[in-house]
Amino acid sequence: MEDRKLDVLRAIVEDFVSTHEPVGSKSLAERHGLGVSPATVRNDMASLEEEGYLTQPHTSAGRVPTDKGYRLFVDRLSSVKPLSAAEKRAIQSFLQGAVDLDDVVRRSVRLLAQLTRHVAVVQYPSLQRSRVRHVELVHLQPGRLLLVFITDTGRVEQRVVETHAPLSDAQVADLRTALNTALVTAALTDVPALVAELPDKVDAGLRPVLTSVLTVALEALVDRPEERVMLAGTANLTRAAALDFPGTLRPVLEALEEQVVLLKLLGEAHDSATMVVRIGQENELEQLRSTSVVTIGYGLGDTALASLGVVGPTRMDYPGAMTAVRAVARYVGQMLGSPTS
Amino acid sequence: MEDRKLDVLRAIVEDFVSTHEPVGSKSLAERHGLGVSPATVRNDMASLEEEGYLTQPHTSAGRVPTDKGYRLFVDRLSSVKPLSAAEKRAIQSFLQGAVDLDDVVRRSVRLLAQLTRHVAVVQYPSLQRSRVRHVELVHLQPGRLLLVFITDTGRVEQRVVETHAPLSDAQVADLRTALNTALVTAALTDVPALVAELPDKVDAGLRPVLTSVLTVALEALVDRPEERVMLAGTANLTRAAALDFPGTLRPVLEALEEQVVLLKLLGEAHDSATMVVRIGQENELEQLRSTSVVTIGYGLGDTALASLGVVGPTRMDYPGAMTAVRAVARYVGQMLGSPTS
DNA sequence: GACTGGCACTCTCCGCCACTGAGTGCCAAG
DNA sequence: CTTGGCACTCAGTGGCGGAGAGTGCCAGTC
Repeated sequence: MEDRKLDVLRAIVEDFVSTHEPVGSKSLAERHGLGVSPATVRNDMASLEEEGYLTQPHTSAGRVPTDKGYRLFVDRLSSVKPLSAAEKRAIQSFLQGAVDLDDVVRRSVRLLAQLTRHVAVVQYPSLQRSRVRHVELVHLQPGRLLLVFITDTGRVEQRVVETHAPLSDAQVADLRTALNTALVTAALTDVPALVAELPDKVDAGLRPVLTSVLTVALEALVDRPEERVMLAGTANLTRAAALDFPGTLRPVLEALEEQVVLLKLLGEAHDSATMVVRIGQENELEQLRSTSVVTIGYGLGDTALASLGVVGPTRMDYPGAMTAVRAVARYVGQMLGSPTS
Repeated sequence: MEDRKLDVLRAIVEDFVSTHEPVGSKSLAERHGLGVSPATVRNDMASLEEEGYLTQPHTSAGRVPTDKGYRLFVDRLSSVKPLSAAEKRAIQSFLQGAVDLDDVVRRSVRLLAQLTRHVAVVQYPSLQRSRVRHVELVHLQPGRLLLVFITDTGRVEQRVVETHAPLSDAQVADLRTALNTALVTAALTDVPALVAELPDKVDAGLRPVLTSVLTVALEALVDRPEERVMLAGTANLTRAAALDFPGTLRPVLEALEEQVVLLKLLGEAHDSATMVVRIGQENELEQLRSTSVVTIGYGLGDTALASLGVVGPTRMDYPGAMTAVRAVARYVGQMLGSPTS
């Protein structure tokens, strides 16, 4: 495709993103130093429209990029927008004071929402790749134990376990020792295998209890590990809601309230190097077809523990959003690496 | 005030709540068996308007209740709306499967949002009234400990502590023992006092470390204990947003994203018997002046551990919302009492 | 004295119309 | 291939008039 046509597309995307109004040939030729007349621009526009990169809301209006237009823009036309020094400082100081994992996630999601002025989504780091640091068993009441897993990413998982038969404190202590001996430093992915061998190694009297404990433990750690997602900045959706979201933003809000939906959004296997941008119709979820989603993995080094990203109108500042998402992912990854969390 | 005038007010509130349209004298006289003519109703309406219970959006429209009108309705005119058996079952089964405290809160808030079709807000149970069940100290790295508090309400608080000097495992064990001996079964409100005495009781070598640990512990448990609030059902705000919220629902969404605001909303000392209803202008927060807030405390017996409630348009079904809020509070209280959580 | 029917009045809402202006498509000339 | 010119299209705006809902008031009735 000729260079000038691409320039025109880029100019239209940029103008439309900043003004929220269909952009016409005249103002376009003026504002961007294209060096050609409006008529020429019109020809290019007509051609771009024919190829599906632009549409007109109505015959006598300017042009608006289509999803396909944004896609081309993102893939070939947008230049990376570096963060300002001030932004970098802001990110760092914002994340610095986090006291625990929860706090890291909470701060990240708010930060990302503020930076991009969109809805931010941050998934809790997966337990899958982390290791068991310590297992604690607390005797709550006769017949009821609290099982607490502490992992090296600073995450703590807890579950109540019913043991049917009451246990003595000594038995609980034995159990605790057995669990710790077997599981500490093990990768969580190996836990099921290790657990299978455990019953043979303990006192016969403890075996039924152990089984209950292990069932719960497995469920807590393996079956539903990364189910949690934190959200912030929904108020940003209302920024230009009438323009960006056809009917209401109702379906979007509803979708964002569903953890399952959010997980699906973030769920595709990311590594922390590649960013995924889903534009409008490219989204699998019907209700999010009027939004664009920018996600990336984050974690330790280049193995991703989880994902984070933003959800906004298709008319979004893609370079800006992408830069912010990438930067936050990098910083969060660092925080997890040197675990203040 | 004469009975009939009150009947008229009640009828107007009920009609307006269900239709969302200003209600006129004719339809009112017809639909509710008031036994008087529209003209009479008009007289009563005019009188109610003069007293500030009603307004007209414009001269030739029906009447709409004012905040003061809703207030009178809530105080004197609304009858308690009992839950259906199906609703009770729904509540119970919805809350039953909760696996930990987090899950209890998450389920409650979603349940409340579904029942009322408003925004639901649930505060995490305060640590103030609970007791220390166990203190765990995990050696993360040399010079870095993870301090985990487990309370009898099932809540787990964790903090990383920098100890400056590295410790041996034995020292950590000593510290753990000392902490547990001193603090287990103590009410959290007593922890500061107990903690003050602690340094005298341990090995001189451990004192500086102990001090760091204790500082962090106090901060975690006392200074910012009930800071967490969970939210659900924001999509419900869009239900009739244009009608209920003058400009946009932007300010409302923004307010609801601020934990601080939510805490203030819930923060007034509730016990689990009295419900607080704030209608429109009665709210202290500017941004929530177009909403009504229904809150109640919940907890063990009649001492409240925290609050929960809903936020909706002033035009809300108050009896319904109040019933739902009260019911959920009761059930959640029960769940905390028999701590599956 | 309280209620009621009747009536004039007030406004919003809706559809209609003409006008304006931004923007387009096309064509013929450079 | 680019450009200026020109006719055309169509959303948006404001004015206007009729319809309808609802009110306030008044005089009459029980």
